[in-house]
Amino acid sequence: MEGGAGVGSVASLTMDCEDMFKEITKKLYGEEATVGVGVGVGVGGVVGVEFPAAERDLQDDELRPEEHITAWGLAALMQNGFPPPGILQANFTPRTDPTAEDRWTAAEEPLAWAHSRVAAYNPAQRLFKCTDCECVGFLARVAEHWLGTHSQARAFQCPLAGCGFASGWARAVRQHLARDHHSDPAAADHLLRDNPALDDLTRYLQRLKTKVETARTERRQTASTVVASTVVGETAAPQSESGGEGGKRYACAACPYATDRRDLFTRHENIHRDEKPFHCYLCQKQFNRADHVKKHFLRMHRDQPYDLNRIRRTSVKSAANGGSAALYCGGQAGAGAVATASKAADAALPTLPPAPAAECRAPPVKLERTPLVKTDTPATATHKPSASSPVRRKQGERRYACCYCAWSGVDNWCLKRHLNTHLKPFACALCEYKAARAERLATHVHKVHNKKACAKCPFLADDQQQLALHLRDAHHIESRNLKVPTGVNRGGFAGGAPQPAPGGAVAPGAVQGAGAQAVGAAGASGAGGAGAAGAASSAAGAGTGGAAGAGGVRRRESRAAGAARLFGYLEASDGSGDEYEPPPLPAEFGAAPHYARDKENAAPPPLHHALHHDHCLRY
DNA sequence: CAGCAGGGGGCGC
DNA sequence: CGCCCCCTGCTGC
Repeated sequence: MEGGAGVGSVASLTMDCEDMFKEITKKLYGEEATVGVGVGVGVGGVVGVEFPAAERDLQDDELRPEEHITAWGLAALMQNGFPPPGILQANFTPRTDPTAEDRWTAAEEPLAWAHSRVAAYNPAQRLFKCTDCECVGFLARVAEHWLGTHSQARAFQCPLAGCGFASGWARAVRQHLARDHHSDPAAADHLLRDNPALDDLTRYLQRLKTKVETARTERRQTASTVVASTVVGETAAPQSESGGEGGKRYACAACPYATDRRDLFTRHENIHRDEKPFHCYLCQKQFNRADHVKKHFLRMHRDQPYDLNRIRRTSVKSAANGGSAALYCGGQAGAGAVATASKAADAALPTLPPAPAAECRAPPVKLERTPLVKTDTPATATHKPSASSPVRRKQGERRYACCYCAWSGVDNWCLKRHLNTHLKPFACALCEYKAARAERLATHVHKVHNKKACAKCPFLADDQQQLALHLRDAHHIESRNLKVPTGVNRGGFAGGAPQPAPGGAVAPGAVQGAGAQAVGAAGASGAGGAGAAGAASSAAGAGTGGAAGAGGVRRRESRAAGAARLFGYLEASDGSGDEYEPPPLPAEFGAAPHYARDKENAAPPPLHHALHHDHCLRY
């Protein structure tokens, strides 16, 4: 297929990719970071690295997909400038913990085949620092960085037989696959990901991390009688109680994510994998979560029956694209043996769980699931068409309709966002400006008033640095974990002075996220009274009142309240009747304190008590 | 401004 | 595990 010309072009493109990534590395990590790149590049791209056999067989690590700049990103970087070297992550500010040992510790023994200690670990910052160029980042990133930049190994090889292409960067091989073989890079992701060198490197760093964290924990335990024995899932990256994010049981080794729930952790890990086990069986778009397939399906193919049993990717690939599927599954099977062999090591090693074998799972034969008719929103549920009808969507049927205008959207979130265009809940605290979207208000505040507002409190900073300092000091939020505040103002507050909420008209949209919980904690059960949404929202509101103390319950109830309100709202706005009186128009909100959030979608969080105007809460 | 996708979390089975 | 909701970012108009 490829022929000699294809192979011949491989050599030239090999260097193209190498040069490209060297240039990227140079720009991103500094000149010194390129030392070693290309050195030892074997003729024909042979990887001349040997790994300990015992570790070579361990395939249990999963790595964060390469997040280094792509070739196309390089062009953008060339045009737009490069971040300062030494930082692997954009907008990255190392987290510091004055109460912890903020120092870098390297392994006692170098990684045998690399003849290097690769990186040092800082338990206070939970970051690794490359020993060769002092770049800082998370484990997976530093591992990939070191392997691609400082290692003499070209660890990633083209999986296609007869092709000698190899690179220190997995992405280069992917690019090579696409360019030279016109192959789907994703089909070989597992081969690139299950890389012995990278696995070994990752485990080496993971061991260092575990060792340092353990020592640190022990020191703390010695100093304190508080025992921080953490039960860590056998496949989760172990995090000491002190080292985890907020003491979560499961902490991702590739990013700051941490959770107490194993299922969430497992699901989270999938985002660090390249494969997407699910797909839409109509348009073949791939997803890493089944519920995302469903959401996509209900948005894009509402007139078709949704069948959960058909979203497994292989089920279609094997039938419609035998070659690709063969490569995909074949490789998976090959790796599967190794993965199986490494099962025993999973419990002992602080590693991520093996990739799910869903890709090769045989598709279910029977399609027992009734075609989803729930695609209709509550608004349309009353005239739900027959499930047997292939096209259930009536002409002119509205799903999420606005009561102020003829607009209708595909989901309730679109409706909520659209309603902001009527309500303009984001008001400037310093002038009369109001906006439907937070980022517009942020722009306004920044450009007109030259201020940046804290997303957590009424504080208005003069600049980003002051804001960052405020966030760190007042909210203990390091900028690393902080999405760059859009500078939205805490409407109703100026210069940090809270304004009382004008009677009745309270901050619009104050039920989401932590805000909702705060409301519940404050015992603000008055979230009901949603006009015509009446009964439903009253019930929800009543529930809120008894939710004190349980954040999850509060959130659920506030959400239920919102759903109830939404239900009533939509039902009335479906065009089927006029029984629902739309909430008052924004004039009422003019004098209300407004709370802006980071994005236009988000309803402002509550800063105060009562939430009487129910439609304001959400819409 | 709206559509869409990706990710986190709650909850029920 | 599936479903749902919430939230956010990206993108096109």
